[in-house]
Amino acid sequence: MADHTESLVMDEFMKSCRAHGLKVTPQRLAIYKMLQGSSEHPSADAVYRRIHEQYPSISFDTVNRTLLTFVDMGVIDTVESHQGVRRYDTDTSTHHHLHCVKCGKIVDFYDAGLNAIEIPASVSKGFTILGKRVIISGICPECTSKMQSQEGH
Amino acid sequence: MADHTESLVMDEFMKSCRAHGLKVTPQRLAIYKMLQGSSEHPSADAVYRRIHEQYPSISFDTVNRTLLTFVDMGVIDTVESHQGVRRYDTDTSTHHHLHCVKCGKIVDFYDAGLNAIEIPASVSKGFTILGKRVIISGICPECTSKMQSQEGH
DNA sequence: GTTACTGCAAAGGCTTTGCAGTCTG
DNA sequence: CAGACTGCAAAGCCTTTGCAGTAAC
Repeated sequence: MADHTESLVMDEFMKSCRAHGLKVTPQRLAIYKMLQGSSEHPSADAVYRRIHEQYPSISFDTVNRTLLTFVDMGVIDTVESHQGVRRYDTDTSTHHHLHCVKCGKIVDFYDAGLNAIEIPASVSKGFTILGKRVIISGICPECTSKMQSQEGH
Repeated sequence: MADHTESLVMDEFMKSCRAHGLKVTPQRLAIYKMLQGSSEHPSADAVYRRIHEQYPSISFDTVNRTLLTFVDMGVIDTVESHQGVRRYDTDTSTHHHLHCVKCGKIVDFYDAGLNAIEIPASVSKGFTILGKRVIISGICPECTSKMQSQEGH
């Protein structure tokens, strides 16, 4: 059944490519497949390194350009951040982020209440809203405990 | 009175420098003063170009490093974005952002209700929360009307 | 057979690092 | 005066662009 579900997902992806006038290539299939189920928010380089293990002939450029293409297609998003390399979000549904200011880790979280946030009409006037997200910045548990263990400075 | 208020602000800034063990230099004063009242979210280059007009001997590097120093001091923040050059936010109080995905413009907005957002304890567990922000992405009025005027494609 | 995609290479843009001279406290 | 800051230059990353060969349709 896992295989069945997986092939359905890939079928959908191939349809989406054709709908956008894009060709279905082995590289695109491999990258898309790899992104399924990756919940960390990888950079182009991270995707490249992982996919390169099982597909050594693929180039970084193809991975990089494919990710940008996927963003255009709407199958992934770019993550907002306080700078650094571009990172991608494989979950295009509405959700929220915790940003660790120490290690840069980004954790997804889901909350129906936050999804329902209302923007005051006065601020959204004339602005076409496409998405809403709550960003919590702070220090993740790992970094917090690291800091406590070096507390005496 | 404007002068009085202004010098108070500068006094506070100089105190803050000393509190952080930093020296008060003409460059830092000039940059800080320029940032007061700039509500667009400028890049290092934008700050440099503006300040260079009235302070031609200042270098880009100094501006760039000073802005990073100010972030460490906590007098400004970096803006979260979906890539591009680093931009700064001169307002360190809690507020929210509208991001135009077309032109990259970022508009501040204030809403007490949104400031009071509650994060589910299950997600914030172990995470030290430093700040919360709602990011609305969409298309600003200017870009919306541009798109409508070229509607016929 | 066309048209688009891949891989390689180079260029570009922003940020970071190193250092000598200069200035603040 | 000592330590820090500035300005200049170079190095580093990541991202973008250009092109010839190759693959999808």
